[in-house]
Amino acid sequence: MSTNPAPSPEAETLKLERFLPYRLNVVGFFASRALGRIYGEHFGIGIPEWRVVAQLGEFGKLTSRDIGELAQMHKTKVSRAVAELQKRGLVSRAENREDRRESFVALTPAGQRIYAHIVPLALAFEARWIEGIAPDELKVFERVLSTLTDRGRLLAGGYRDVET
Amino acid sequence: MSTNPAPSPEAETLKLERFLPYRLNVVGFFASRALGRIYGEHFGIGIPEWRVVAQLGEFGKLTSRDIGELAQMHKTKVSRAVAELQKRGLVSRAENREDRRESFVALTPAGQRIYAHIVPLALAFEARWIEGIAPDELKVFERVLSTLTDRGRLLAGGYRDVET
DNA sequence: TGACATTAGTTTCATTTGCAACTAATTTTA
DNA sequence: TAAAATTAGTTGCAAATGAAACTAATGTCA
Repeated sequence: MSTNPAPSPEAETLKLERFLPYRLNVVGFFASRALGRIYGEHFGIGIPEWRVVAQLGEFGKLTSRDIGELAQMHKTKVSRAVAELQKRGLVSRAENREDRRESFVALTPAGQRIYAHIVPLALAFEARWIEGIAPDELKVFERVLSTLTDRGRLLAGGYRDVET
Repeated sequence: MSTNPAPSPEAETLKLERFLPYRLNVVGFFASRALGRIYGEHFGIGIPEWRVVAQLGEFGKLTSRDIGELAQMHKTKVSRAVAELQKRGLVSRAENREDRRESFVALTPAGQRIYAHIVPLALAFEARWIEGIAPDELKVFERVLSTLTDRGRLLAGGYRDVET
Protein backbone atom coordinates (compact mmCIF):
# COMPACT_ATOMS: atom_id res chain seq x y z
CA MET A 1 0.00 0.00 0.00
CA SER A 2 2.67 2.48 -0.85
CA THR A 3 1.66 5.68 -2.53
CA ASN A 4 1.56 6.81 -6.12
CA PRO A 5 3.69 4.74 -8.38
CA ALA A 6 2.51 5.72 -11.83
CA PRO A 7 0.19 2.95 -12.81
CA SER A 8 0.27 2.91 -16.59
CA PRO A 9 3.78 1.87 -17.35
CA GLU A 10 3.30 1.37 -21.06
CA ALA A 11 1.15 4.43 -21.71
CA GLU A 12 2.62 7.64 -22.90
CA THR A 13 2.13 9.98 -20.00
CA LEU A 14 0.65 13.42 -20.01
CA LYS A 15 0.97 16.09 -17.41
CA LEU A 16 -2.32 17.89 -17.26
CA GLU A 17 -0.81 20.99 -15.69
CA ARG A 18 1.36 21.41 -18.77
CA PHE A 19 -1.28 20.49 -21.27
CA LEU A 20 -2.06 23.56 -23.27
CA PRO A 21 -5.81 23.14 -23.77
CA TYR A 22 -6.18 22.64 -20.06
CA ARG A 23 -4.07 25.64 -19.23
CA LEU A 24 -5.93 27.88 -21.61
CA ASN A 25 -9.19 26.77 -20.21
CA VAL A 26 -8.08 27.45 -16.66
CA VAL A 27 -6.74 30.91 -17.35
CA GLY A 28 -9.85 31.74 -19.33
CA PHE A 29 -11.95 30.64 -16.44
CA PHE A 30 -10.05 32.85 -14.04
CA ALA A 31 -10.52 35.75 -16.40
CA SER A 32 -14.26 35.25 -16.55
CA ARG A 33 -14.53 34.67 -12.88
CA ALA A 34 -12.62 37.79 -11.95
CA LEU A 35 -14.40 40.03 -14.40
CA GLY A 36 -17.76 38.55 -13.60
CA ARG A 37 -17.14 39.47 -10.03
CA ILE A 38 -16.52 43.08 -11.00
CA TYR A 39 -19.54 43.34 -13.26
CA GLY A 40 -21.76 41.57 -10.83
CA GLU A 41 -20.76 43.54 -7.78
CA HIS A 42 -20.84 46.93 -9.42
CA PHE A 43 -23.65 46.60 -11.90
CA GLY A 44 -25.52 43.40 -11.24
CA ILE A 45 -24.96 42.00 -14.71
CA GLY A 46 -23.18 38.90 -15.90
CA ILE A 47 -20.60 38.15 -18.53
CA PRO A 48 -23.02 37.66 -21.42
CA GLU A 49 -24.74 40.97 -20.67
CA TRP A 50 -21.38 42.66 -20.41
CA ARG A 51 -20.33 41.37 -23.80
CA VAL A 52 -23.45 42.72 -25.38
CA VAL A 53 -22.96 46.09 -23.74
CA ALA A 54 -19.33 46.14 -24.79
CA GLN A 55 -20.16 45.54 -28.42
CA LEU A 56 -22.91 48.09 -28.44
CA GLY A 57 -20.64 50.60 -26.75
CA GLU A 58 -18.08 50.02 -29.40
CA PHE A 59 -20.25 49.79 -32.50
CA GLY A 60 -23.40 51.72 -31.73
CA LYS A 61 -26.35 49.73 -32.96
CA LEU A 62 -26.24 46.09 -33.94
CA THR A 63 -28.55 43.24 -34.66
CA SER A 64 -28.51 40.29 -32.30
CA ARG A 65 -26.92 38.27 -35.03
CA ASP A 66 -24.06 40.74 -35.31
CA ILE A 67 -23.59 40.76 -31.58
CA GLY A 68 -23.35 37.01 -31.53
CA GLU A 69 -20.80 36.99 -34.28
CA LEU A 70 -18.68 39.75 -32.81
CA ALA A 71 -18.79 38.54 -29.25
CA GLN A 72 -18.63 34.82 -30.01
CA MET A 73 -21.93 34.11 -28.34
CA HIS A 74 -24.56 31.56 -29.14
CA LYS A 75 -27.73 33.16 -30.45
CA THR A 76 -29.79 31.94 -27.55
CA LYS A 77 -27.37 33.51 -25.16
CA VAL A 78 -27.54 36.77 -27.05
CA SER A 79 -31.30 36.59 -27.09
CA ARG A 80 -31.49 36.18 -23.36
CA ALA A 81 -28.84 38.75 -22.60
CA VAL A 82 -30.54 41.35 -24.76
CA ALA A 83 -33.91 40.58 -23.21
CA GLU A 84 -32.45 40.99 -19.74
CA LEU A 85 -30.73 44.24 -20.63
CA GLN A 86 -33.92 45.55 -22.18
CA LYS A 87 -35.84 44.65 -19.05
CA ARG A 88 -33.37 46.76 -17.09
CA GLY A 89 -33.69 49.64 -19.48
CA LEU A 90 -30.09 49.46 -20.63
CA VAL A 91 -30.75 48.72 -24.27
CA SER A 92 -33.53 49.49 -26.70
CA ARG A 93 -34.68 47.70 -29.79
CA ALA A 94 -35.81 49.16 -33.07
CA GLU A 95 -37.23 46.96 -35.77
CA ASN A 96 -35.37 47.09 -39.03
CA ARG A 97 -38.09 48.18 -41.43
CA GLU A 98 -36.17 46.76 -44.34
CA ASP A 99 -36.00 43.31 -42.82
CA ARG A 100 -38.57 42.77 -40.18
CA ARG A 101 -37.02 39.58 -38.91
CA GLU A 102 -34.29 41.49 -37.21
CA SER A 103 -34.05 44.57 -35.04
CA PHE A 104 -31.33 46.94 -34.08
CA VAL A 105 -30.22 46.91 -30.52
CA ALA A 106 -28.60 49.97 -29.00
CA LEU A 107 -27.61 51.29 -25.61
CA THR A 108 -30.08 53.61 -23.95
CA PRO A 109 -28.67 56.65 -22.13
CA ALA A 110 -28.71 54.56 -18.97
CA GLY A 111 -26.86 51.85 -20.81
CA GLN A 112 -24.30 54.33 -22.03
CA ARG A 113 -23.75 55.50 -18.50
CA ILE A 114 -23.10 51.96 -17.36
CA TYR A 115 -20.79 51.43 -20.26
CA ALA A 116 -18.87 54.57 -19.38
CA HIS A 117 -18.49 53.29 -15.84
CA ILE A 118 -17.51 49.76 -16.72
CA VAL A 119 -14.91 50.49 -19.35
CA PRO A 120 -12.36 52.12 -17.04
CA LEU A 121 -12.84 49.35 -14.52
CA ALA A 122 -12.30 46.71 -17.16
CA LEU A 123 -9.24 48.42 -18.54
CA ALA A 124 -7.81 48.91 -15.08
CA PHE A 125 -8.38 45.28 -14.35
CA GLU A 126 -6.59 44.25 -17.50
CA ALA A 127 -3.73 46.62 -16.72
CA ARG A 128 -3.33 45.19 -13.25
CA TRP A 129 -3.34 41.73 -14.71
CA ILE A 130 -0.53 42.27 -17.18
CA GLU A 131 1.42 44.62 -14.96
CA GLY A 132 5.12 43.91 -14.94
CA ILE A 133 5.13 41.70 -17.99
CA ALA A 134 7.73 42.89 -20.47
CA PRO A 135 6.03 44.62 -23.41
CA ASP A 136 7.89 42.62 -26.01
CA GLU A 137 6.97 39.37 -24.31
CA LEU A 138 3.40 40.52 -24.17
CA LYS A 139 3.54 41.24 -27.88
CA VAL A 140 4.70 37.72 -28.57
CA PHE A 141 2.09 36.37 -26.24
CA GLU A 142 -0.69 38.18 -28.01
CA ARG A 143 0.49 37.14 -31.41
CA VAL A 144 0.67 33.49 -30.44
CA LEU A 145 -2.67 33.84 -28.73
CA SER A 146 -4.18 35.05 -31.97
CA THR A 147 -2.77 32.11 -33.84
CA LEU A 148 -4.03 29.67 -31.25
CA THR A 149 -7.44 31.28 -31.26
CA ASP A 150 -7.81 31.13 -35.01
CA ARG A 151 -6.65 27.57 -35.12
CA GLY A 152 -8.76 26.69 -32.11
CA ARG A 153 -11.81 28.02 -33.85
CA LEU A 154 -11.20 25.55 -36.64
CA LEU A 155 -10.28 22.66 -34.39
CA ALA A 156 -13.36 23.29 -32.30
CA GLY A 157 -14.93 22.19 -35.51
CA GLY A 158 -18.41 23.58 -35.25
CA TYR A 159 -17.38 26.52 -37.36
CA ARG A 160 -20.87 27.95 -37.23
CA ASP A 161 -22.50 29.35 -34.17
CA VAL A 162 -20.03 28.97 -31.42
CA GLU A 163 -21.19 30.21 -28.12
CA THR A 164 -18.52 30.58 -25.52
CA MET B 1 -30.34 56.51 -40.15
CA SER B 2 -26.71 56.14 -41.03
CA THR B 3 -24.84 53.31 -39.41
CA ASN B 4 -22.60 53.03 -36.43
CA PRO B 5 -21.10 56.26 -35.33
CA ALA B 6 -19.58 55.40 -31.96
CA PRO B 7 -22.19 56.53 -29.48
CA SER B 8 -20.27 57.27 -26.30
CA PRO B 9 -18.08 60.17 -27.23
CA GLU B 10 -16.80 60.89 -23.76
CA ALA B 11 -16.25 57.30 -22.64
CA GLU B 12 -12.91 55.66 -22.93
CA THR B 13 -13.47 52.99 -25.52
CA LEU B 14 -12.61 49.36 -25.30
CA LYS B 15 -12.31 46.89 -28.11
CA LEU B 16 -13.61 43.60 -26.87
CA GLU B 17 -11.74 41.61 -29.46
CA ARG B 18 -8.48 42.95 -28.07
CA PHE B 19 -9.47 42.70 -24.45
CA LEU B 20 -7.30 40.08 -22.87
CA PRO B 21 -9.76 38.48 -20.46
CA TYR B 22 -12.19 38.09 -23.30
CA ARG B 23 -9.60 36.61 -25.59
CA LEU B 24 -8.39 34.16 -23.00
CA ASN B 25 -11.88 33.07 -22.34
CA VAL B 26 -12.60 32.51 -26.00
CA VAL B 27 -9.48 30.50 -26.68
CA GLY B 28 -10.09 28.48 -23.56
CA PHE B 29 -13.56 27.77 -24.73
CA PHE B 30 -12.33 26.57 -28.09
CA ALA B 31 -9.88 24.32 -26.35
CA SER B 32 -12.57 22.74 -24.23
CA ARG B 33 -14.93 22.46 -27.09
CA ALA B 34 -12.45 20.76 -29.38
CA LEU B 35 -11.18 18.36 -26.76
CA GLY B 36 -14.64 17.64 -25.46
CA ARG B 37 -15.55 16.61 -28.95
CA ILE B 38 -12.68 14.14 -29.05
CA TYR B 39 -13.38 12.66 -25.64
CA GLY B 40 -17.08 12.52 -26.26
CA GLU B 41 -16.89 10.93 -29.68
CA HIS B 42 -14.27 8.36 -28.82
CA PHE B 43 -15.07 7.51 -25.24
CA GLY B 44 -18.38 9.03 -24.30
CA ILE B 45 -16.99 11.06 -21.43
CA GLY B 46 -16.88 14.79 -20.81
CA ILE B 47 -14.21 17.23 -19.81
CA PRO B 48 -14.62 16.80 -16.04
CA GLU B 49 -14.36 13.04 -16.36
CA TRP B 50 -11.33 13.40 -18.56
CA ARG B 51 -9.61 15.59 -16.04
CA VAL B 52 -10.14 13.05 -13.32
CA VAL B 53 -8.84 10.26 -15.52
CA ALA B 54 -5.85 12.36 -16.50
CA GLN B 55 -4.86 13.01 -12.92
CA LEU B 56 -5.31 9.42 -11.92
CA GLY B 57 -3.31 8.29 -14.92
CA GLU B 58 -0.54 10.59 -13.90
CA PHE B 59 -0.54 10.11 -10.14
CA GLY B 60 -1.98 6.70 -9.51
CA LYS B 61 -4.41 6.93 -6.66
CA LEU B 62 -5.78 10.18 -5.28
CA THR B 63 -8.50 11.40 -3.00
CA SER B 64 -11.27 13.47 -4.52
CA ARG B 65 -9.90 16.44 -2.71
CA ASP B 66 -6.50 16.00 -4.34
CA ILE B 67 -8.10 15.62 -7.73
CA GLY B 68 -9.98 18.84 -7.27
CA GLU B 69 -6.87 20.69 -6.25
CA LEU B 70 -4.72 19.31 -9.03
CA ALA B 71 -7.29 19.67 -11.77
CA GLN B 72 -8.80 22.95 -10.60
CA MET B 73 -12.23 21.49 -10.17
CA HIS B 74 -14.95 22.28 -7.72
CA LYS B 75 -15.54 19.49 -5.26
CA THR B 76 -19.07 18.88 -6.47
CA LYS B 77 -17.82 18.50 -10.00
CA VAL B 78 -15.21 16.04 -8.85
CA SER B 79 -17.79 14.17 -6.84
CA ARG B 80 -20.08 13.79 -9.82
CA ALA B 81 -17.33 12.96 -12.26
CA VAL B 82 -15.94 10.27 -10.01
CA ALA B 83 -19.40 8.84 -9.45
CA GLU B 84 -19.98 8.70 -13.18
CA LEU B 85 -16.63 7.08 -13.85
CA GLN B 86 -17.25 4.55 -11.13
CA LYS B 87 -20.63 3.73 -12.63
CA ARG B 88 -18.86 3.00 -15.88
CA GLY B 89 -16.28 0.86 -14.18
CA LEU B 90 -13.39 3.13 -15.05
CA VAL B 91 -12.36 3.98 -11.52
CA SER B 92 -12.55 2.25 -8.18
CA ARG B 93 -12.69 3.62 -4.68
CA ALA B 94 -10.97 2.36 -1.59
CA GLU B 95 -11.70 3.85 1.78
CA ASN B 96 -8.72 5.29 3.56
CA ARG B 97 -8.70 3.32 6.77
CA GLU B 98 -6.67 6.02 8.45
CA ASP B 99 -9.20 8.71 7.68
CA ARG B 100 -12.55 7.34 6.89
CA ARG B 101 -13.90 10.60 5.56
CA GLU B 102 -11.93 10.19 2.39
CA SER B 103 -11.24 7.43 -0.06
CA PHE B 104 -8.64 6.77 -2.67
CA VAL B 105 -9.76 6.81 -6.24
CA ALA B 106 -7.81 4.89 -8.85
CA LEU B 107 -8.19 3.77 -12.42
CA THR B 108 -9.43 0.25 -12.95
CA PRO B 109 -7.80 -1.79 -15.71
CA ALA B 110 -10.57 -0.60 -18.00
CA GLY B 111 -9.83 2.96 -16.95
CA GLN B 112 -6.16 2.47 -17.64
CA ARG B 113 -6.97 1.22 -21.10
CA ILE B 114 -9.04 4.31 -21.80
CA TYR B 115 -6.27 6.47 -20.46
CA ALA B 116 -3.75 4.76 -22.69
CA HIS B 117 -5.99 5.45 -25.64
CA ILE B 118 -6.78 9.05 -24.82
CA VAL B 119 -3.31 10.29 -24.07
CA PRO B 120 -1.91 9.92 -27.58
CA LEU B 121 -5.02 11.54 -29.00
CA ALA B 122 -4.73 14.45 -26.62
CA LEU B 123 -1.05 14.92 -27.30
CA ALA B 124 -1.60 14.72 -31.03
CA PHE B 125 -4.33 17.28 -30.75
CA GLU B 126 -2.07 19.62 -28.85
CA ALA B 127 0.71 19.09 -31.35
CA ARG B 128 -1.58 19.91 -34.24
CA TRP B 129 -2.70 23.01 -32.44
CA ILE B 130 0.74 24.48 -31.87
CA GLU B 131 2.16 23.23 -35.14
CA GLY B 132 4.24 25.80 -36.92
CA ILE B 133 4.61 28.16 -33.99
CA ALA B 134 8.24 29.03 -33.43
CA PRO B 135 9.57 27.19 -30.38
CA ASP B 136 11.07 30.27 -28.82
CA GLU B 137 7.80 32.14 -29.22
CA LEU B 138 5.98 29.24 -27.70
CA LYS B 139 8.36 29.33 -24.78
CA VAL B 140 7.58 32.98 -24.20
CA PHE B 141 3.92 32.28 -24.60
CA GLU B 142 3.95 29.58 -21.99
CA ARG B 143 5.91 31.66 -19.55
CA VAL B 144 3.55 34.59 -19.84
CA LEU B 145 0.64 32.21 -19.65
CA SER B 146 1.95 30.93 -16.35
CA THR B 147 2.24 34.43 -15.00
CA LEU B 148 -1.24 35.31 -16.12
CA THR B 149 -2.62 32.13 -14.66
CA ASP B 150 -1.04 32.69 -11.28
CA ARG B 151 -2.16 36.27 -11.18
CA GLY B 152 -5.57 35.36 -12.50
CA ARG B 153 -6.00 32.90 -9.69
CA LEU B 154 -5.50 35.73 -7.23
CA LEU B 155 -7.61 38.23 -9.12
CA ALA B 156 -10.40 35.70 -9.43
CA GLY B 157 -10.43 36.28 -5.72
CA GLY B 158 -12.19 33.19 -4.47
CA TYR B 159 -8.81 31.77 -3.57
CA ARG B 160 -10.40 28.66 -2.15
CA ASP B 161 -12.23 26.09 -4.16
CA VAL B 162 -12.22 27.32 -7.67
CA GLU B 163 -13.99 25.08 -10.03
CA THR B 164 -13.30 25.79 -13.68
C1' DT C 1 -46.21 33.83 -58.93
C1' DG C 2 -45.80 30.12 -55.76
C1' DA C 3 -43.37 26.32 -53.52
C1' DC C 4 -39.07 25.63 -51.04
C1' DA C 5 -35.14 27.02 -48.57
C1' DT C 6 -32.94 30.13 -45.57
C1' DT C 7 -32.47 33.38 -41.84
C1' DA C 8 -33.37 36.17 -37.28
C1' DG C 9 -34.76 35.44 -33.15
C1' DT C 10 -37.47 33.03 -29.35
C1' DT C 11 -38.94 29.24 -26.57
C1' DT C 12 -39.00 24.62 -24.75
C1' DC C 13 -36.61 21.05 -22.69
C1' DA C 14 -32.99 18.39 -20.74
C1' DT C 15 -28.35 18.81 -18.99
C1' DT C 16 -24.73 21.02 -16.49
C1' DT C 17 -23.36 23.85 -13.10
C1' DG C 18 -22.28 25.95 -8.51
C1' DC C 19 -23.88 27.30 -4.11
C1' DA C 20 -25.55 26.11 0.23
C1' DA C 21 -26.90 22.86 3.30
C1' DC C 22 -26.01 18.57 4.88
C1' DT C 23 -23.69 13.95 6.92
C1' DA C 24 -20.04 11.73 8.80
C1' DA C 25 -15.44 11.68 10.39
C1' DT C 26 -11.42 13.97 12.37
C1' DT C 27 -8.92 17.64 14.69
C1' DT C 28 -8.60 21.36 17.90
C1' DT C 29 -9.07 23.51 22.18
C1' DA C 30 -10.37 24.33 26.64
C1' DT D 1 -12.18 14.16 27.44
C1' DA D 2 -16.14 16.80 25.84
C1' DA D 3 -17.58 20.68 23.03
C1' DA D 4 -16.53 23.30 19.04
C1' DA D 5 -14.45 23.75 14.74
C1' DT D 6 -12.80 21.79 10.57
C1' DT D 7 -12.68 18.69 6.69
C1' DA D 8 -14.14 15.11 2.87
C1' DG D 9 -17.61 14.26 0.23
C1' DT D 10 -22.70 14.18 -1.21
C1' DT D 11 -27.12 16.07 -2.32
C1' DG D 12 -31.01 19.49 -2.98
C1' DC D 13 -32.05 23.31 -5.48
C1' DA D 14 -32.10 27.12 -8.47
C1' DA D 15 -29.78 29.31 -12.23
C1' DA D 16 -27.25 29.01 -16.59
C1' DT D 17 -26.62 26.67 -20.69
C1' DG D 18 -27.06 24.63 -25.46
C1' DA D 19 -29.53 21.75 -28.75
C1' DA D 20 -33.58 21.38 -31.17
C1' DA D 21 -37.93 22.85 -32.43
C1' DC D 22 -40.46 26.62 -33.51
C1' DT D 23 -42.42 31.36 -35.59
C1' DA D 24 -42.21 34.85 -38.67
C1' DA D 25 -40.04 37.10 -42.35
C1' DT D 26 -37.16 37.08 -46.46
C1' DG D 27 -34.77 35.02 -50.41
C1' DT D 28 -34.47 31.68 -54.26
C1' DC D 29 -35.72 29.39 -58.16
C1' DA D 30 -38.93 26.95 -61.17
